[in-house]
Amino acid sequence: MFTATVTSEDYLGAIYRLREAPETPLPLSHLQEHFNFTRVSVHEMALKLAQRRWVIYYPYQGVTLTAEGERIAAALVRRHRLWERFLTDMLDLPWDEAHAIAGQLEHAAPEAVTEKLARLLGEPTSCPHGGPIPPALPAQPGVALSAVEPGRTFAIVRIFPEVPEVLHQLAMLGIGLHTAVQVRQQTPEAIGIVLSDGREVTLPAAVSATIWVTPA
Amino acid sequence: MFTATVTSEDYLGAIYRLREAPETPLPLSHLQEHFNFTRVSVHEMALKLAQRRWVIYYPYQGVTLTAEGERIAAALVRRHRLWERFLTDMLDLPWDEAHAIAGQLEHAAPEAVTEKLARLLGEPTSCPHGGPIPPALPAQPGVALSAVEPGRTFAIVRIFPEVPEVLHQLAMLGIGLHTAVQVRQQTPEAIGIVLSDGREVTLPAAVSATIWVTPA
DNA sequence: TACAAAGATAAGGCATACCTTACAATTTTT
DNA sequence: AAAAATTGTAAGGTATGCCTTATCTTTGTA
Repeated sequence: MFTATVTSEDYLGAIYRLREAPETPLPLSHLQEHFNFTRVSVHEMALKLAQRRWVIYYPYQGVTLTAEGERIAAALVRRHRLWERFLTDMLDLPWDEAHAIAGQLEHAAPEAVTEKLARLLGEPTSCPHGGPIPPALPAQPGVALSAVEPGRTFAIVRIFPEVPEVLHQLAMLGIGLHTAVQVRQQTPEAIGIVLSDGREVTLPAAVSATIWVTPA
Repeated sequence: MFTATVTSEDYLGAIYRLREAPETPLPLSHLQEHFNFTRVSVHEMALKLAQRRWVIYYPYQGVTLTAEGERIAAALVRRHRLWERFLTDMLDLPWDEAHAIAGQLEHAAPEAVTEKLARLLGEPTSCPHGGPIPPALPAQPGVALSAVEPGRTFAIVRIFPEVPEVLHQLAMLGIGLHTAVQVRQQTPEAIGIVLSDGREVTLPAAVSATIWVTPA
């Protein structure tokens, strides 16, 4: 598991805000325009984010967030909008300034502090510009299978989000809750795992990102 | 003029806190221990800070803050301690956590925001650990001569701090308030300037750091 | 004064995250 | 289908700020 750098978080947050719908890939050109970076830089970063399993990169189409990327992005946006409220409501800063400064504070304060802030502010549900504040996510009961290092053995504790085809596919393979899996190898597109009965299975990255595990 | 990076600010803040007295050079070994960096890294950074005129580096002795370095450091410590108060008083965080998080927030929020925070908190004068909160400095009426780029012409608006020998030396040279000066060249030890009457004068860095100017 | 400890400096490396230039592949438009 | 526009990729560069290894200089003390 990796920890998102400030830059990575900014990218994930931007993808979260700029996308039309969670499933629609966000073209890299939008990110380029948003950050005012070059095409090449954005592309480089997209590859890195994909490598870390925070996004799925569809060449010539764009990027979508994985479950893990979604989690990071939603938490970031929540922190951002809560700080905005603090800045406007308690420090009387104007909208625009609040936005810029919240962009810094969102990285500086850990989740726990921001939750205390939320309580202080009265658990607001929208930011000063009307943007919804994502709810505090219950901690995931594990990490995404797509995010673990090869080698160790894990137990499946959840499938999320619950995509019908994925659930069906997993059922066909005899993979479910409590199944023990060991990661063999990872590529940007797929993951190779070994089940407890010795079978070797290859799953698409999109599937492995919905499988949540804990160390066995 | 340069803007201090987060890292530079951290160094200046550490020098401010760790030194015994403003005039006593702080040995680099203290910084090394504080940050847990290698001797070489700290030395590198000391040279950089000296190059930016935020510190004066006395080899084999240590570093002292210049007037400009002092300003940056005091402002940083003020921000740090105000955020600490916010975290303990309004968010009910324990001491130690507050300290660590304030270390992040102090870089994230601009001066203006922190001043509004000070008002919200009731202008406290000490941090949760009893450390004094430096007062908000009145904005210097200019920039240190040691900090300007060579080429342009400036007018002297203040000599600060007022070191008797320096004042005397400047008087002998006919340099005082409103004198127009143009920077010719800078080295880490000295600065070469041209006066309005055409005279070329070389001043030690320690002197040029006490001469405050505005663009003419 | 000689020697050990502390400090300075030179040279080369690494990771992050940006950049430019140049060329190749794909998609969209005409 | 061909041309134009968009997107991908390769190669090399920059700055920051940390690292190791190795050598040299200064300081302080026996």
